[in-house]
Amino acid sequence: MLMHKSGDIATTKPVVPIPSGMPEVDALADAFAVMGAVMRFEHNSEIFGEGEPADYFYRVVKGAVRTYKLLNDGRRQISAFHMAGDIFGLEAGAEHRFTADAIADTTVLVIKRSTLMALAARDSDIASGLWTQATGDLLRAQDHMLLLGRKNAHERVASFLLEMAERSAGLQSVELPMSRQDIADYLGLTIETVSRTLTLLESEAAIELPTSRRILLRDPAALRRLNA
Amino acid sequence: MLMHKSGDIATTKPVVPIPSGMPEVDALADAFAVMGAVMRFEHNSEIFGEGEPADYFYRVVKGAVRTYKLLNDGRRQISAFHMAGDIFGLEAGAEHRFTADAIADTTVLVIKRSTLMALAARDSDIASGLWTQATGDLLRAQDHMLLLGRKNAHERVASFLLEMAERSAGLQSVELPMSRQDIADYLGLTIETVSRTLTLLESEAAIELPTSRRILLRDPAALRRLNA
DNA sequence: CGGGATATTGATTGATTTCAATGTGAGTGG
DNA sequence: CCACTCACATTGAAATCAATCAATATCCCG
Repeated sequence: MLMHKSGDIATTKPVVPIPSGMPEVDALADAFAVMGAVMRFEHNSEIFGEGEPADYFYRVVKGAVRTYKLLNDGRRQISAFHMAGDIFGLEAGAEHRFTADAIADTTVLVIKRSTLMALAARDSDIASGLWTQATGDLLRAQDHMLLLGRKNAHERVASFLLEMAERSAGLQSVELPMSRQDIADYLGLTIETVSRTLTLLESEAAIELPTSRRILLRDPAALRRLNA
Repeated sequence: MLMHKSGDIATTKPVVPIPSGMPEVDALADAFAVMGAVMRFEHNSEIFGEGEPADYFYRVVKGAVRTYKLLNDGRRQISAFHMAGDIFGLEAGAEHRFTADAIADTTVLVIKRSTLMALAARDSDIASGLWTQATGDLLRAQDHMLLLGRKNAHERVASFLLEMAERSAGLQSVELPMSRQDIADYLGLTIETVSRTLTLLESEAAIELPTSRRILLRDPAALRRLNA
């Protein structure tokens, strides 16, 4: 069932060195490194779709992934962006509850759900890694609910920029892997509002926009103040 | 309970056939029943606060609980309502990431986090129960993000009513345990908008409001259509 | 019956969306 | 190298949905 649109490539599993040196031992990451198959997805291609069997778990090696849900009329809510090192695709049920696709050309490690679950039953480090992952996802989802339910556009964009800055480890300059439409669908706004708000933040000297994908945080404290 | 479709995933142990139509064995619920301490909280009292040590897990026996986050200026986002049978307070980290309080006079079972984690390390049914709980919470959080990010007031209220109806098992009549303010803070709206929208739904003959806490779903299909 | 909290309804404002151009930048082919 | 294109982003003007401000109305409980 590894029939994906554009992926489905190198499936003999060479052990790929894990990028992003994690400080602590991560049994889950190890499992991916040892047992995972490498797959590549090109920009905008679907990794899995809502409703498909959730037979695999994924770990981003390179690139970026968005996971989202759609309403029947096409409105989209991106629930998370997944960058290098992130795990996604975990499900309780048999089916994926959201769609995942590659924002940029992306490499992922894939591991069979059944394999990982079997491992978890024997290895409590794996089980606890899964637990940490799931509750961490939940934590982020709860923060995001607060943003979507209660923050205004200004605050949403500020929160987003700070989140991206933290995740790229460099607090000075951020290279965004996603389009304005993706940002809008993550923040529950329109592209126009995102664009206007970025311009506003620039006029407030909080940020600078050398290009549309690169953002310099000139005054992170100002952004943090907006973070409420 | 890792519910899979027919010939799905091979789990480590043989799957015990479950009597049809009967509730399945819930190791987590059992653990609470056997090892949990009973605690009572009266209407509007706090069960735990954001930032406090997360040393206990909870299961609602009677009553209802809201879990939420606050912004510094008091804006509140309720992330979930927990009714009889529901488990809440699970955390990956050492501290609670949200506040929980009793919506009505409420009885809960409390179990020490360390106790449950130790149990989980030995009993894979417990571990899998925790897993199911966490991913189930995540699933609901994702659906709620879609609601908060992309649905209009009409759709939010309709979704809410359907959710409550499902959870009270009776699709005809729903007794709401929470106030309009709670509903508003769950749906990311104001009390006025919730109130107006309910009135509107009544005028559309989709629902009836005998009292402010009791709602009759006259035309669930109409609500489902709004659910997008 | 009175009083306080909760809910509904009304009038108005305002933030964000929608509709509509215009601008920009990367890639292509002449 | 430049003109062209196409996708993406920004900016402007108008419309709209929900919030806010402001009265009532209703319920619950003494």
